[in-house]
Amino acid sequence: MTDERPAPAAAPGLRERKKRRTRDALLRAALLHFIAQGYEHTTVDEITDAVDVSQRTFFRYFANKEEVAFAVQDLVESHYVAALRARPPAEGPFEALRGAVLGAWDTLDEALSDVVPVDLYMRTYQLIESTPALLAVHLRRSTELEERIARLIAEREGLDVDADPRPRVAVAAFSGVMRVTGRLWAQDEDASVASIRRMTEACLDQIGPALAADWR
Amino acid sequence: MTDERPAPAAAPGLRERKKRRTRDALLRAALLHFIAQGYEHTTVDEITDAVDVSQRTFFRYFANKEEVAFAVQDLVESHYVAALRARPPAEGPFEALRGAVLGAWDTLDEALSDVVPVDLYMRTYQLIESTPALLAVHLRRSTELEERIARLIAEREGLDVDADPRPRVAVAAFSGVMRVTGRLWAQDEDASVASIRRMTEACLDQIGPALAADWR
DNA sequence: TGTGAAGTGTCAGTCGCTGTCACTAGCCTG
DNA sequence: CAGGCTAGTGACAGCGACTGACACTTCACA
Repeated sequence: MTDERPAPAAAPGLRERKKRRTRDALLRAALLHFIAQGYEHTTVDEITDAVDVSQRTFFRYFANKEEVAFAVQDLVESHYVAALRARPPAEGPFEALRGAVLGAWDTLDEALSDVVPVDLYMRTYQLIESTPALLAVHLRRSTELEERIARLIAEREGLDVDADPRPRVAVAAFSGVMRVTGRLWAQDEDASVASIRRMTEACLDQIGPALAADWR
Repeated sequence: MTDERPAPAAAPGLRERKKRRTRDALLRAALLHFIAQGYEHTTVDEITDAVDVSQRTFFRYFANKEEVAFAVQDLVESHYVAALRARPPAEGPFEALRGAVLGAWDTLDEALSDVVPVDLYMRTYQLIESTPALLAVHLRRSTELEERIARLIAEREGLDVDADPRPRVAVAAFSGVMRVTGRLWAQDEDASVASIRRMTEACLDQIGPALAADWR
């Protein structure tokens, strides 16, 4: 219990390095297979054969087949939350949310490149959007992220999330629009970060007009 | 090919009646088992044993185990869409969406009672909200419903959904708030229709204030 | 250097789900 | 109303995701 971490990120030891290598290999092999032949048409055995480990080992690293598809998404989400945390406290909620999303797209490359090339992530994201089983999980995960963000926003504004519904409602409305963005982007041919950044901006600009009582 | 329907909803024949009875029995048995012992802890074999049919038969009526949990939800969604269709064209988009949701809760009883008691549906809804696997599917289904509704709203306003993003954005924001409502309701002890109606109204009333640039 | 534990492979088994095939029972026509 | 047609079903075999148990290897640390 005492002396938890002698050297925070120093030499992790052979065991740790080996583990990390196995996990990375499984992750990469899985994503490549998913993208090449589809999520449903990839068996766990195919992935483990490519890495030459047993199926059992796969399930020791990932709770289930879906989880491996979201491993990178996890990083992207943390990156976004960090960006939101870094927004100046003076900004209003929507201003902060918007700034964080756009800023996160701009800096995604640096945040990701040492794990997986950004391009691979973008194709994984498209895969998620276009695979029903993955999309379902993605949406559920998104609601969990929304809750985290709602708490963050509440904190920024000095409010109690459970007493005041505005943080959750605002984040829900904002995230709903973000989902539409993701969907439209996935349908588009242009799978670049620049493209999704552009669409994010366009959709967010519509939120004001869309909420007007009368559109005519 | 000619003479499609002699009597629109008259005597459906023994075969049809038998089919319907089997389906209903499977549905009811499944929901009761799910509620009593949880979705994951109910095997398909348990359901089919209770109805005394083979497992194969279950999968002829329902594409998968999840689908049976959403059979009633299907009815509720149609009911909601119908309510939206019935709103006077003069109403603005948000007015119509809001009126349809609240109206649908008020008339849910009549729309459902001849298939399943409303109470059973409410408990099923709670089950969905509290079972990760079901919640994921529910959210994906919700996006499909959102698309239908966005098209409906666009039609009402005489717009092209693919040219003007406002319908999708408005529906996304609205639905995001509805999801928060559902989640809060599921956490509450009071599982009544009255309760969810009340929370719906409360959350929707917050959408205006929540979207203000500054909350202080 | 030896001992404990972490990481892995193997194997057997459960559960969701599918294809196939034979059989039975409603239906429809002559 | 007999006889064929076909929709609905059961039985069975098989695949793929996932889990528990146990034995074996290999690193870590005293």
